[in-house]
Amino acid sequence: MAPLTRRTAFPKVLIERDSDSEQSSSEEEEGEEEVLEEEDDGVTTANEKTENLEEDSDIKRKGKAPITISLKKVCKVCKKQGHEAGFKGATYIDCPRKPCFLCKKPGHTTLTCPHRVSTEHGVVPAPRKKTFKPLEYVFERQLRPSLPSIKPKYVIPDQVNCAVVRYHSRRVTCLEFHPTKNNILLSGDKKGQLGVWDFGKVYEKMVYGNIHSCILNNMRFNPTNDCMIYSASSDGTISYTDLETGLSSSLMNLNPDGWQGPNTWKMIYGMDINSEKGVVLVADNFGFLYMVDIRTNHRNGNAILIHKKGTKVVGIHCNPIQPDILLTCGNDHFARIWDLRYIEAETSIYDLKHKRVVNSAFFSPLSGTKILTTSQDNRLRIWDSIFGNMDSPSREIVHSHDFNRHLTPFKAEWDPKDPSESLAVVGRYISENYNGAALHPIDFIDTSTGQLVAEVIDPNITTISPVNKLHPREDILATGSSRSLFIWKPKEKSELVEEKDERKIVVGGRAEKKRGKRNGDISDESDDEVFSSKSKKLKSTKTQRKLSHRSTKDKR
DNA sequence: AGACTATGGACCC
DNA sequence: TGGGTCCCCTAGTC
Repeated sequence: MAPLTRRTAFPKVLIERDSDSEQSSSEEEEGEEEVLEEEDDGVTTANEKTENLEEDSDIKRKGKAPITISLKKVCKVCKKQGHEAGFKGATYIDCPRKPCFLCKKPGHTTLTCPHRVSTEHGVVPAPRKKTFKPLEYVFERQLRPSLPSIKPKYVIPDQVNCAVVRYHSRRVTCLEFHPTKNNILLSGDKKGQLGVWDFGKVYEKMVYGNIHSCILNNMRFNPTNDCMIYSASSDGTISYTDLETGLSSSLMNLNPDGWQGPNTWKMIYGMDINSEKGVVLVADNFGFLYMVDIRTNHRNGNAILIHKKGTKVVGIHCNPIQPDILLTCGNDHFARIWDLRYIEAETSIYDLKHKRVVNSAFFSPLSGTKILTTSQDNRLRIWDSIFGNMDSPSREIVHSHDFNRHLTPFKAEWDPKDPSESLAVVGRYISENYNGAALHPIDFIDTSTGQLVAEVIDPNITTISPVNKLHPREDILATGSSRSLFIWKPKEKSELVEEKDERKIVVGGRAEKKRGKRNGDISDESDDEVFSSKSKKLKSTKTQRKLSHRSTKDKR
C-alpha cells in the first residue's frame, strides 16, 4: 500500500476515459481495477499506450492544479484508440471495427455473434429438380434404396484415453486409421514424416523420416494390401511405403528436375484411390489432376486441368458407391463433381461455388449422396443430395475454422459409422473460456440440423486441433494438435476398460523439460515418459494451474 | 520472459 | 494478371 503521505505529495490526477472504451469494458473488470490502482498511486504504467499530460512544470511544482491524464487505449488490430483487442483473461475480445471473427459479418463481434450461441444456420433445403444427367439414374437405381431413415443416438468419444506428445517434430497434417488393425493410427507431419502408432500399446510407435522431404498431405492404404500405403506430399511425389519396414518407393515425381523456383515447383495435396479402376488420383497446386495405375506404376494419360489454372487443388474424393464420380476442391473457391469416365478440362458435372478457398469436400461415407465442405469463409456446407439442385447448398453452418498460415487447414469429416450420415467432426479455431482457461474444443455437429452435438476438450490440449479423424469401426476419435496426437474414447467406455480411466500420455522426443536434450531423434523410444491422468500433470501450464483451482464451468 | 519466425491467402493497384 | 503488403484468438525456439 502506498503511504498516505505520498498521495499528498502529488497533485490530484484526473483520469479521462474514452466513452467508447467505457462502453466496451463490460467484461473488462480486471482491466478497470488496474486503472483504479494507478489512480490511487498517481503512477502510470507502460501499459498505457498514449498519455496526454498537461505538462506545466510550474503547476506541478506548486501542486495545485490537477493533472489530467487521458487513458486512450490503442487497439493492436486497427491501431485506433478507444478500445483494445486481445485476451482479457481467457476470453478474447475482438476489435469492434473489424467484421465478426466468427461469421465474418460487420456490426458485431464474436462475443455477441448470434452464431456463437446457436450454431444452427440453415437455409431451406434445395428443391429436387428433374435433370437427365447420368447421376440421376445412378441415384434412383443404386443409392436411394440404401438411404437410412432412422437417426441413431450419437456416441461421442469425449475423454482422452492416451496420447503421444512431441511425437512428430513438426505439426501434424493428416491422420488415417488402419483399415483392419483397430489400434493402429498413421500420422503425417509438415516435415514429411510418417508416424505409425499402436495406441493400444501406447509405447509402440515408429516415425519414418525419409519418405518425403516436406508436408505429407494425404495417405491412402492400398485397397488390396493393407501393409502398404500411398502418400502424397508437397515435395511433389507420391510414395508407396511398407508400414512394417518403412521402405518406400516413388510412384510419381512431379519435380524430376528438382527445385527450379516457386513458379514450377509442384506440390501434391489431394489424393484418393479408385479401387475399381486401380488408379491413384492426385492433384497439384497448379490445378491439374494426375492418374497413376497401381499395377503398372505408370501415369494414365496427360494431366487434366480440373480447377482454375495456377490454383491449388487441395482435395480429391471418390464416391464410395460410384468410384467414378469424383469430388474435388481447391483454392479457386469451388468444389467440383466429375465423372471419371468422361473427364477432361471443363467437363465437370457440377461446380459448387464457395465464398473462399475450399479446404475439403467429402461425399458422405455410406451412400455418397451428401457432400460436406469446409471453406475458409468459416462455414460448413452440406449438399443434401448430389442429385438435387446444386445451385446452392442445402445448409450452411457458421463455424470457426479460420485459415491461419501456421495451422494445418481445418477439414470437417463425416463420422463413417453414423448410419444417418449426419454427424461430422471438426476442430474449432476460436477458444472458449473453460474455467478460466482458453481451450480450443473439437466440435461434433449434426449436419442435418446444424446443431452442435458436443464440444470436447481436455486441459492437456492447449493448442488448436485442426486434424481430426473418427475411427471407421469403433467409437474413437484421433486428434492431431500441433505436434501431438490424442486418442479419445467415450467416458463410459473408458471406465469399463480394466485400467480404469487411467489415461496414458507418452512424451516422445526431444527437449522434454528435465532432459534438456536438443536435436534428439524424435522417434527414440528411450525418450518416452508415461503420465497417468490421476497422479501427475503432463506439464504444469498456466492453463492447467487455473483449471486445477476451479471446478465449475463458467462459460456462456 | 520476450523477441523472433515459418509461411499462405486476400486484397490492393 | 502479378507483385507487394498485410493479416495478427499460432506454437515453438532461442
